[in-house]
Amino acid sequence: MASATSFPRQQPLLQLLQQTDGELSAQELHQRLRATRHSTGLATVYRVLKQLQQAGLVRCRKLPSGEAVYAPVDRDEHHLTCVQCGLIQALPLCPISSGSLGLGAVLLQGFRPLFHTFEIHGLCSRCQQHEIAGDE
Amino acid sequence: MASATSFPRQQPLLQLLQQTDGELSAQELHQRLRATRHSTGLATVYRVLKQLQQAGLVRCRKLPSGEAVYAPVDRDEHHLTCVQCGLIQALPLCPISSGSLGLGAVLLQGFRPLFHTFEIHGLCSRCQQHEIAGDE
DNA sequence: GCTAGAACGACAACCATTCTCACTCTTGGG
DNA sequence: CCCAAGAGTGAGAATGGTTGTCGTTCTAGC
Repeated sequence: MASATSFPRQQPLLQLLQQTDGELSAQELHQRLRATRHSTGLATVYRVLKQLQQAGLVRCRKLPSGEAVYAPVDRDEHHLTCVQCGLIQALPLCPISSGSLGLGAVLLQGFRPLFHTFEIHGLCSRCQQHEIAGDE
Repeated sequence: MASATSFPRQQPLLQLLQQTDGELSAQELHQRLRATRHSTGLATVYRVLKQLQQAGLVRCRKLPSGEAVYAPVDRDEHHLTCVQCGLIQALPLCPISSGSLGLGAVLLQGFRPLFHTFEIHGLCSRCQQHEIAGDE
């Protein structure tokens, strides 16, 4: 079966994610791996990322730009995103770890949760200024 | 300034979203508008969606497939998504409306929040079965 | 060694989204 | 009423991240 050794590409990629602050896109991972002795084709990077995600080791979210960024699942970080300029700020707050959410088995309907995303979209202070200056 | 009448395309599009259960992609909105007397170019659909989003009238999230889907902001629904087959189920639970989240001004750092997304990714019951059958 | 099957990489294909640019519509003067 | 300026629009091209294809390489079992 698909034991750990069957996918020798998983380890280097996972380590790279763990060693890196913040999130990395598949393209960035591909670039960085080229610089090491674990150089890997882009298609394989995507394949391995999907495996790691389904194994519950890596989480993923889509930026407004459309690219997906990845991080280890244990990295419980969420974000504020400006819908105008795309600015991203960390949101030191998690609805799950705060514990106050009644996430019973009933609500999960048989789902086995692997990771979650929580994002607040709005206008950053700079874009609010521009809005006022522009009109309104 | 950008008063309501300056953007005559906003109303039909917004109404269409409000009349529709669930979320619509830009492409779907474009298709459906063609069938009405408010036919609109695809580029304009995207332009208007961005306007409505920045005006705080419409929210948006990215599906794993990469396409963005839109809904009225007041539609406070969240989702379970299967990372394997892409199945989406409603998650009748919201970390914001549950109120238990300490979302103070400090955390928002000047952001004016417009909408939020909360998603749980995991394996649906069907894909868990397959996983067991396949190996492991 | 030899074969079957999985994994891999280079490259093509895909497709949602964004960009371009010529055209139209509205608005305010003259 | 006509004209000019600016904003809005749409068709189609361009973009770019992601996925598919397919021949090659690697691994496991014999």
